[in-house]
Amino acid sequence: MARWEPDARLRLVQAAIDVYAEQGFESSTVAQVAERAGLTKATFFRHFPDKREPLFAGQDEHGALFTAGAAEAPANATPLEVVTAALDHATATFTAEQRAFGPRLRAVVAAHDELRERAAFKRAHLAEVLTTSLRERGIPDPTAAIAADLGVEAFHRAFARWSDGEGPSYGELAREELRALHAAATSLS
Amino acid sequence: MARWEPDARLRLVQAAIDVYAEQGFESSTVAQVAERAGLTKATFFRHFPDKREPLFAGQDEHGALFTAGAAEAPANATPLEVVTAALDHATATFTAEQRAFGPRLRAVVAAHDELRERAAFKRAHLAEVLTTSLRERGIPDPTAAIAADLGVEAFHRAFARWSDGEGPSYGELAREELRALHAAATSLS
DNA sequence: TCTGTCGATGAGACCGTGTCTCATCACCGT
DNA sequence: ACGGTGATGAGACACGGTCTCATCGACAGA
Repeated sequence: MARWEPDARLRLVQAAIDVYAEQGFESSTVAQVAERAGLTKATFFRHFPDKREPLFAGQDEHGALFTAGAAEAPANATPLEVVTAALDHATATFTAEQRAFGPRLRAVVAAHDELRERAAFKRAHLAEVLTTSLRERGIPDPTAAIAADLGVEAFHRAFARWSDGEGPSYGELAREELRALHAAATSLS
Repeated sequence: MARWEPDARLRLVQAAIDVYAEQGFESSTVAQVAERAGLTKATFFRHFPDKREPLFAGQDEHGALFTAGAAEAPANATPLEVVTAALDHATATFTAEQRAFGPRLRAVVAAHDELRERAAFKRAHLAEVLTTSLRERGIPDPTAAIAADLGVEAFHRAFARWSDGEGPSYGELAREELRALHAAATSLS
């Protein structure tokens, strides 16, 4: 039993998406978001470090999921197989709720540079984490970085397709995107 | 003859690097940077849109250089050859002054998440621009994106080596990095 | 030399972000 | 009933960033 209305954090996320979508990110204030969630500005900042972060809530876990998935790959796996394992593990955790929020979220983020900047940072962080996983398996430097880049690119392309309603599971789409990206990378010259 | 001390913008850039390096980015105020440049806060914001931007001044031109360089490649060039042309064109414009500022700049940026976020955004923008150049030459979607990613990655790796004092020209280093990245990309499975 | 224009700067008010401290409130175990 | 605990509210605060208005210094033209 909660002492106050439960799920304050989730309410803030939904309020942020709604308010930013309705008024635009820059024209919205944190106080407005908090009020829509039935809270105050101070409480907003207890749950999120800044005005943008509610739109990226949960995204920090993806790094840990990638790492865990990569660790499950057999010791003699190729870089691409390790990345596939990481994608499989991460995509398996996505829920129908996340799928439903996807398009609105991507629309809001795409409309404001400040939010695209945060998205680019999250993406770079994910690539860094995956690169580290690959390096720790003995995969040398430029190879690890490229393999990680392909993996993250596939992750995002697959999420876009999946949340836009394409049939296959997120995991299947990610594997498919990764294969396509790898094929493209081998035909550049 | 200037009516005031000339090169206000350049003085602000140097002041920003100095102050952020000495006190840390978050502990510094825009007023301090402006004062060190002999100016005021209001003038700072006439030259730069926000506190971070002076550290990335000039970086916006790289996109245009990439585009111009890509346009110089012959019509039947492979994706990798187009990227090489873009790198050649962009790297040729770098000066000894930029080389000298490189390490200090990278150290300051690497030390603060807010600045790394901006760097990630600039990088993503560069990749987007290069991807567009490749697409307009008829290179299909996933291939263009991958080729652009390799090019931007090579661009940054080469800059790090070049500004750290490695012998070859920036252009040579970039070509070398691009070759290495392409080789790595073809040996992932 | 005087005068008016023009662009860069300074001064300062203003709102919102993000931080901090303190008070309040509801539940929980004793 | 009582104190402990943790989430919240209230409000002050520094700084980022925007805006308006005044100032200044060079230049052109009379």
